[in-house]
Amino acid sequence: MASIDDVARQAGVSTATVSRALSGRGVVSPTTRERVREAAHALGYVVSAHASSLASGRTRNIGVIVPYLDRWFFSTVLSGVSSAMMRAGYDITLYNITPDREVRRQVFGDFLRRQAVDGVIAVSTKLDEDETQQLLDLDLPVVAIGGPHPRLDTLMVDEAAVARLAAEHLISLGHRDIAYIGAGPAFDTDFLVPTHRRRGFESALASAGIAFDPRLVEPADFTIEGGHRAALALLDRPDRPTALLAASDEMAMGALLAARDLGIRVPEQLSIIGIDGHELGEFFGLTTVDQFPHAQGERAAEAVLAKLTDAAPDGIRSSLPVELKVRKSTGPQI
Amino acid sequence: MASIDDVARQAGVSTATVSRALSGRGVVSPTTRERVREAAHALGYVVSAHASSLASGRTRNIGVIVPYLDRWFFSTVLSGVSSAMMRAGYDITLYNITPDREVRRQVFGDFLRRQAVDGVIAVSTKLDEDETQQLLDLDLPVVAIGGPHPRLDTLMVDEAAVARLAAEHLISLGHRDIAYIGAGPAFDTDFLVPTHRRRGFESALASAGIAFDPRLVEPADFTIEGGHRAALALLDRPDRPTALLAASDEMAMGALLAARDLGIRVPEQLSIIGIDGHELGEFFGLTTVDQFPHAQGERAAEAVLAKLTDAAPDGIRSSLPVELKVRKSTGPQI
DNA sequence: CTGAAAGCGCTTACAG
DNA sequence: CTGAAAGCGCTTACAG
Repeated sequence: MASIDDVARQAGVSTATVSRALSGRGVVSPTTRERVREAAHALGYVVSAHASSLASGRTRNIGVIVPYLDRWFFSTVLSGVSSAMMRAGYDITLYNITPDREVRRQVFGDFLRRQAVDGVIAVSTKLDEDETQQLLDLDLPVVAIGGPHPRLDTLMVDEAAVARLAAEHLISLGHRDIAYIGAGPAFDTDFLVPTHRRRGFESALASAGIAFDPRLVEPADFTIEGGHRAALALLDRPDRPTALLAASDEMAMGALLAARDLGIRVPEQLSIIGIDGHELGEFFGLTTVDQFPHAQGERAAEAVLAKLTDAAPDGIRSSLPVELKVRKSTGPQI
Repeated sequence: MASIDDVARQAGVSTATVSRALSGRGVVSPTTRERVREAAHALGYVVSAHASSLASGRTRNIGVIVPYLDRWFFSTVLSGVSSAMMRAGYDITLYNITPDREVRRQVFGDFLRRQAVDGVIAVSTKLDEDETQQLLDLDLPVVAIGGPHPRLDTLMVDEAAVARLAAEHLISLGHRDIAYIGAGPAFDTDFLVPTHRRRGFESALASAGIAFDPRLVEPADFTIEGGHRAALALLDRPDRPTALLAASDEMAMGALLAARDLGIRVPEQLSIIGIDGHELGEFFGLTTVDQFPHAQGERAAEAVLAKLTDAAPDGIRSSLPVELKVRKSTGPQI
């Protein structure tokens, strides 16, 4: 493969000038720049990533830490990160961490410290003190999606507000017996998302003067299957509620299917609302509070990039936009 | 951050010895190795990826080309690639290509040529002549998942055989009026998967002496939604078929939901079988031919790694294992 | 606006 | 088994 020396020779300039002409850093006369470009093109020259990184300290590579690759929310966020990074000419290096301590030690203690990335995006990953410190010690721009994360710049949705919004929609339709499908404590590892959503639900009830009934709460595991099972438990009884809020769209879809199985008509006999903005929501006619995960990924990408170039201010703690999308799974309490 | 010089000084050896002791390449006495390890640990030394790559030509990084990040099949394969690579201490760099010519040019002409990766895995990506050539010109181990791909080592399932297996299951249950949900030509970009599956279906019919009825074929788009729509078209008529084969599990699930909507009991009045091994198949009780996408990813990872270390033989063209999983969506024709 | 040269932090023949 | 030294292919102050 052609090296910078070949290009320099061909263009009749020094390697320094080639570097400046091609990278856009530093000044080069327009005609020289053109000559270098032509030479580079003719030789099929592409800069060597390592050599450039070693000399400049920049890698054009962002590390993305994700706890799951094959779950809808995470792969959608990742897709958003990827398209934004691609546009900016950055590569993405994937770090799929697991609860396994050894894997995490490897990622935080080793992989990330190899200086292979210019910045890091951590997607809905709960980090302990050590891990946070290791991330900070990298001395690289870091942006987290999901939080709160006291020591990191964080892009997050206000989970309690989201659940409150969903609950208020049901309440505004006249519902008072509202069931809730949340999650067991095992899922609280991710920033207490379940807990916050549950709080939002309860606070909406309280504001409306509705007594909270613990028998109307059932935990699940954020899957369609889990939502189905939980919904069966909540709905298969004579005094069943008239509405149901699930802490994720996937669980809400499970609930929708459970209602069908039980012969309960939605929304006439039961209103169901989810949270997330899942791509299948449209198909199922599911009312939801969309949190735009793809856009979350794009925004996170733009945020690290901004910190990289502008030396943008730290202390991002933006609340991401959400939107109530009313479809046909919710209706007035009759 | 500590450099190799710091470690060398601390351990009282040369940088050459540090490099050898830590990398495991070359000979070092056990006691020296231990001393170096201790020094490295004490200083928190981690090798610089660029410097190491530049000097050695190895990057410990594999590029993965995927057309979609947020579709079940692809994210599942990716997850398999990732876990295998992680175990081997390799990073993954993600190249999410799109049909957009500019993006593809960028990836094949630029990103991959920056010498940032030691090998490439292309997941179910149809490549044109130019792209294939560019991949080959990289002079790196390349493994493709899905094919056929005449000029690349390929891991693939025999798509026609898979569809035949599914069709034969239905036929063995006594079905003769079998509908087929396939895909329009737009989806043939990925190695003609739809076409091959369709052929397999037809050949099974032919072997069983069943006349192929074009009115029993409906195209869709590999989504639940598309499968639902196609199934409605096929099933909402008096002379409807007694069985249905969908070219993907997601479309089969859509068909399952369509049957429910139409009040058709599965499997009593209609048998439905899919292809893929989707994680929701269990929940839906969907009979399918599993192609184990997670394992496909792992095998692809192992294959590139093998080519990297063993200088393993080229010319892999393995047929990946598949398995008929009979669940409750199929039953005898009554 | 351009070039000579140092330097980025490793790895690896080569010599001993 | 170990070290001195060249070299990997760039970038970037510095000088002109």
